[in-house]
Amino acid sequence: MGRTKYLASMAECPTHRLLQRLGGRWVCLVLKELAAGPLHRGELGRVIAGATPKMLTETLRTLERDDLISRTVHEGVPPRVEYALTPRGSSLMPVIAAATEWAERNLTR
Amino acid sequence: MGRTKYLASMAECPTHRLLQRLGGRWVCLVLKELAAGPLHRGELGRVIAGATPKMLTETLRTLERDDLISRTVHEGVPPRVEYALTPRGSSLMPVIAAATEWAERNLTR
DNA sequence: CTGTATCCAAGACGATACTG
DNA sequence: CAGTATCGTCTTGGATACAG
Repeated sequence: MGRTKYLASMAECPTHRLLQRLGGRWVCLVLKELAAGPLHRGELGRVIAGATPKMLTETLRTLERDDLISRTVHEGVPPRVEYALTPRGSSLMPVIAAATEWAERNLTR
Repeated sequence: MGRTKYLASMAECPTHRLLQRLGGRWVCLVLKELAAGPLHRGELGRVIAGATPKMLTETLRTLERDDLISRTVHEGVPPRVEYALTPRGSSLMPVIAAATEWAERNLTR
């Protein structure tokens, strides 16, 4: 892997864009939960206690825009919305798993 | 991989701490440069154009604290400081490489 | 050359209340 | 149940000037 010769701006560094996204406060928690199976929003809110409605929505919307999760509305009373990993989202999980393994071995604190 | 049963706070999620760190504006750029071999600060500053002295120092100090890079002072005039990946830093590179590969394949924009 | 010190702007994140 | 709307705070990152 040769040395970069000139400015590698943020726009030219997909890696940074990805890591920046994944570094979001609730992102990896949401992805890990959905990796275990689809969940309704309420369930997500309970499992990921601490995330305010606003942050949860924000996180979910971003992940949806990035095509990492899908959002399915089930009409009725009460309304229900189901979130699930997309194929693309699933393909990202091994990367996160690698990060997790390294982190648990090397990040004492 | 079973579903988490209760609050997974930030403190309990090493993965998030790692991703948060790596998501820093200049972190992955610095690591990638050093992965190609040790560099003096001035060289780093040139290669990673755009990073102000303050940000460069901040990034390097953080990486040093995390034992991902080493800092070696060579006395003399002018003074020279060499930065290099530590073994721990090297061990992280495959994880970053995996992220890079995924990002380049899936992150169109 | 290798940093430090200020100051400042923008964004991330959170608390709280409210709507269909 | 599934969000939206406000508002405030804290953190990140950048511009600039200066020091050993």
